[in-house]
Amino acid sequence: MNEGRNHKVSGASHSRCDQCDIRHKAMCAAVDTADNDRLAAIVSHRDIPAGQVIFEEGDTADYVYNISAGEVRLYKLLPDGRRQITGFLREGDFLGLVTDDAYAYGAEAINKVELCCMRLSNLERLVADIPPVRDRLLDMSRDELAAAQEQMLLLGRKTAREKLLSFLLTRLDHAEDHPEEATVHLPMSRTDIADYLGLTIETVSRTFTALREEGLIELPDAHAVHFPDVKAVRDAAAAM
Amino acid sequence: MNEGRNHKVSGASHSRCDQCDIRHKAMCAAVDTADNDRLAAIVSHRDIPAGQVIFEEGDTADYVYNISAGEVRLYKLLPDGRRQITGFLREGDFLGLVTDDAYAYGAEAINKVELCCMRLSNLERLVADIPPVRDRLLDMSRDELAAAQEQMLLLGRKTAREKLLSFLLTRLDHAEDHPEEATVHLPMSRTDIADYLGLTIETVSRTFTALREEGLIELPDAHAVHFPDVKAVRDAAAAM
DNA sequence: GCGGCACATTGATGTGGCTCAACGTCGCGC
DNA sequence: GCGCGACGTTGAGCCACATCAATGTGCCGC
Repeated sequence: MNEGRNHKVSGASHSRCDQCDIRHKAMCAAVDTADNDRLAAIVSHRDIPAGQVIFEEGDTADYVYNISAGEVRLYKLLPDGRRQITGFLREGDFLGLVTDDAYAYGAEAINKVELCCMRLSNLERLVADIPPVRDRLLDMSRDELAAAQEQMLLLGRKTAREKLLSFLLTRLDHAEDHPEEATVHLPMSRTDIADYLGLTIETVSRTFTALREEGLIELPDAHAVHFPDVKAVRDAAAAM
Repeated sequence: MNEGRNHKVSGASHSRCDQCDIRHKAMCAAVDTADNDRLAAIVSHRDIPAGQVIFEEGDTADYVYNISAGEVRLYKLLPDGRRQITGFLREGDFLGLVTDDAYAYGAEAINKVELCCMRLSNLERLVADIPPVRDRLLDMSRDELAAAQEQMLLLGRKTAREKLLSFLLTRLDHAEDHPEEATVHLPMSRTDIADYLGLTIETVSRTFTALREEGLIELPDAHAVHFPDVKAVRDAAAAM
């Protein structure tokens, strides 16, 4: 794990934004070094233990966040408890889509998460004063929108096998340079994967087994997937 | 149909943006009246006949558009032809999500469409010079993202019946003030609806029939749905 | 008015993924 | 090291929706 340097707890201000490990990935990259102090003055930090709720859909949105470490699941619920995970976030990602002063989705920590927090009102002022931040946010939401559309295609039109392969390959792309073989780490549970792909845990499990029996993947443990031949997997997933 | 005033064909510049019917709904609302001439100088217009492709996914994105009349379907395709419609657009909506200089989806006219066109490079300059435009675009993409997440919930976790009811109610909300009863117009085909909801045309048709037999809706023709009792429909769809 | 075509509906049958249930497996507290 | 609970896998049967096929229905050109 890539250890961050900002471990101060909630309320701690004036952190060293200029030393932030994930600065270049986050919204903050758009803040000029000259404005760094200003940024540092309005951010605080929060540590969230694994499994804990960060906020729920519909909560009044006072704060927005950047993730400095760990992974987060975003989800929407139906009244009867059915859940759709709309995305997984990782370090550098922006957290806190707001419509009508409320969060548009719930968010939970998958593993131990460190957040960089900012009052929404402060962000709005920052955005107003530093135009590149707005550009950066616009770019990020453009990418997110493209990903959302891709996910709609997956949910509406792909088979279980295609869904799982697409998911694994997306994870692979996000991860490393891909040589002949590669391993991806899946911090989330089978239930999370199922709720992300619009399947049940049983189907996810069975599909993992089927892919293993085909020799496309290896499963050292429930949270790791090894690809002995990345190209073969991409070919198998060609119809995606 | 709300007749627009800008009927000039492609290439016509210096249109009267200040007289545009849908100005207040579109991105252009963020352009001050003082800058109207500047806006008018960079837009042109295009008429698209019903059914025609506006652009395809992956096309190099030179232009972006505002829809001044008509309705548009956005879609993504799998290599074998399976299609997912990711959204329907109407007058006032912004058209042309771009990633890596290419359109992120295909777009086709459902009925006769009038577009207000702008070179991407001109939009970028406009955005740079007129900050409120950026805000407006950010707001619009925030809303679109929230809608996309809602659609993921629908695609991944709702039944056919719930999908169709959600779809109809969303259409109703977009349309008018809703008194006791109401009618929504569906310009798109059953195939379009199916590809939007992740179903087949047969299932869409059967579900329409089932709702009609329950007395929740009436179907004067294939492109209109009447709700004799809006509240009853909302109650029936409560589990959404 | 009538043939032809696109689109929608309806029916019969098939099946992918869900449901229900049992059984592993791992990690943790005591 | 042992019991327990959370999580994952596997199996058997079922069902919501897909597929395949036939039959309306409305519209347009002639």
